[in-house]
Amino acid sequence: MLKISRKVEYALIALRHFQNQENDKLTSAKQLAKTYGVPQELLAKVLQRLSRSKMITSVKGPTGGYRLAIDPKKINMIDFFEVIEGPMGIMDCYFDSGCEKMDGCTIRKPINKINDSIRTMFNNMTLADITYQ
Amino acid sequence: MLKISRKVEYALIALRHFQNQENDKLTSAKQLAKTYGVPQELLAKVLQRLSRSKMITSVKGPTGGYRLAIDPKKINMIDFFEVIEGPMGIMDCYFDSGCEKMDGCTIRKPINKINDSIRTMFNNMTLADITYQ
DNA sequence: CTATATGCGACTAATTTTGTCGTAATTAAT
DNA sequence: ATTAATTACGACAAAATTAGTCGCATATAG
Repeated sequence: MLKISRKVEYALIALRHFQNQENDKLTSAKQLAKTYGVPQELLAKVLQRLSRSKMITSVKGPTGGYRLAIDPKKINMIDFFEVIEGPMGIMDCYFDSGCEKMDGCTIRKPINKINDSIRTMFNNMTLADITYQ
Repeated sequence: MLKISRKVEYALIALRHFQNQENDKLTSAKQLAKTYGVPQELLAKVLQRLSRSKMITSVKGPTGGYRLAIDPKKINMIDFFEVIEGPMGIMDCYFDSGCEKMDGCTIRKPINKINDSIRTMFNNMTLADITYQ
């Protein structure tokens, strides 16, 4: 519960790497995987998602690779998580039937408070807050 | 990722129920499961954990059951989560070998920042903040 | 033309979460 | 005393999610 997935970790590794490169220097998925000892295929998928969402830029062909597309200060953590994992905090309320027995659902509000708390926190946080220093 | 588990949900359901009861009124796991349409065995386990940690009181035998033991204002959300799920935010750093190649691990700090943010937030929050209203 | 990239979907494996079962101990009621 | 209902707890099974792999298409530098 409430733990970071490997995909997010791989994304953070890659992004920190790009931050420490010259702006236009490209790094391939293969290089990254080798350097940091992570599974290349999975890392590649994460990079592709980051690329599709314009957080990083991709260049195809040999000598191709990825580089940062925008300043991490402008990347919201919620957006970052959702690019990598899809919408978060979705609560499928499977008590709907039960809820009708009671007068009003007793659990939806508490759950939403927890989810909202997490969302609000990460919404006020950029990737730069996490990855710099 | 970052989502609430069913165990936590079942615990919240039970605790809200106890809050709306007279202080000394007991409710059995069976009653709770039936009322709210949740699996009895799993709910029972959650109640047992809450009981072991003295958040609720248990009475054995027929006519037995559970009731609130302490004021939800005094229950910290981190403690609550950890009673139900065990220690959270544990990051098994499986990059140890790779980290030696680089000068210093690039990923541990960011991960810890995320974990710490979550912990700090829930540390400043009581069960009452979540379940009342 | 070839080798090396990215892009993407389908598939498999591993792990975690969720749920079930069996059995013991406790105790109120008869 | 016996019975029935409860909590307590560990082992197991099923389901869901996450992690990782594979194959193939497309792009492009040399």
